[in-house]
Amino acid sequence: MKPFDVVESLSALAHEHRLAIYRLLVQAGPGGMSAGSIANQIGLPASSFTFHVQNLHRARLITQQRASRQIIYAADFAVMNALLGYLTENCCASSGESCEKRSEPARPRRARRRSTNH
Amino acid sequence: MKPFDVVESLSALAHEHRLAIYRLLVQAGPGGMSAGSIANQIGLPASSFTFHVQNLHRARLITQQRASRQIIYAADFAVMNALLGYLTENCCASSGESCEKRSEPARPRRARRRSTNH
DNA sequence: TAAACATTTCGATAATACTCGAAATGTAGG
DNA sequence: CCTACATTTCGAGTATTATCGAAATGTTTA
Repeated sequence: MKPFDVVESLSALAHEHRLAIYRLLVQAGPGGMSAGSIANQIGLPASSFTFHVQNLHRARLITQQRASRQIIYAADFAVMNALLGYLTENCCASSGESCEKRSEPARPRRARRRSTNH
Repeated sequence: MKPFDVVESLSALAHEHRLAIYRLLVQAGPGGMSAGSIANQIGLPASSFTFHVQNLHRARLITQQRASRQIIYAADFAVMNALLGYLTENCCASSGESCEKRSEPARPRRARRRSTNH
């Protein structure tokens, strides 16, 4: 299985539409969402949507699964965790001052109002 | 002052050379490094180096400061923290299961042996 | 103020990413 | 098996990003 690649993960998230897709899937939770409803919600033509969603899938940030006629995508937190781990290491490695006051990785929490910065 | 932009930060880090530059500067600590020695260490022609380092600077991940003839770049942890905060929020927002077992943001720690995945 | 040095800007080229309509594929129900 | 539906693949055009030598800018020292 292809190993975790930092640059690929960052790249996948470094796009307006793909970040929007990923955020949507995080909100949606383990049940995921069908391709159509994501594309619809983001407001993206089907083919453009596929282009982006496959990018996320290649980076393994999301999983893909067929359910009869539709294809269900869901966030896979493993790579996001690896990414956060990597960045935390590389952010704090030398000084240690700027990163340790970060709040701990958050308790379960369902309803989040839309945050401004997306 | 330009507000923190997730996509721009991710984009800046989503490149082999730029990630290498950033990692180097994190290692270097608050003192930073001169343009020349970074470019040299990464093995990049001067003009290519400038192209990438300015990308990181535009995203405000690093600071720039002239010291006589040379220009010193240093990692600025503020944006990295904002980025980690944003990703943590967006990773854990719904399920909360996959992210809370992450180790806490790390104690100060000087010498890190080179990690494989860069 | 000329020469050496450190870095950036310019310009031209190559490569990669994005967009999206149209056609193709796969699935379910009548 | 024919039709409708959900999604992907194809193809072609546009836009953005990356690369790097050569020229320009700014800085120090003699």
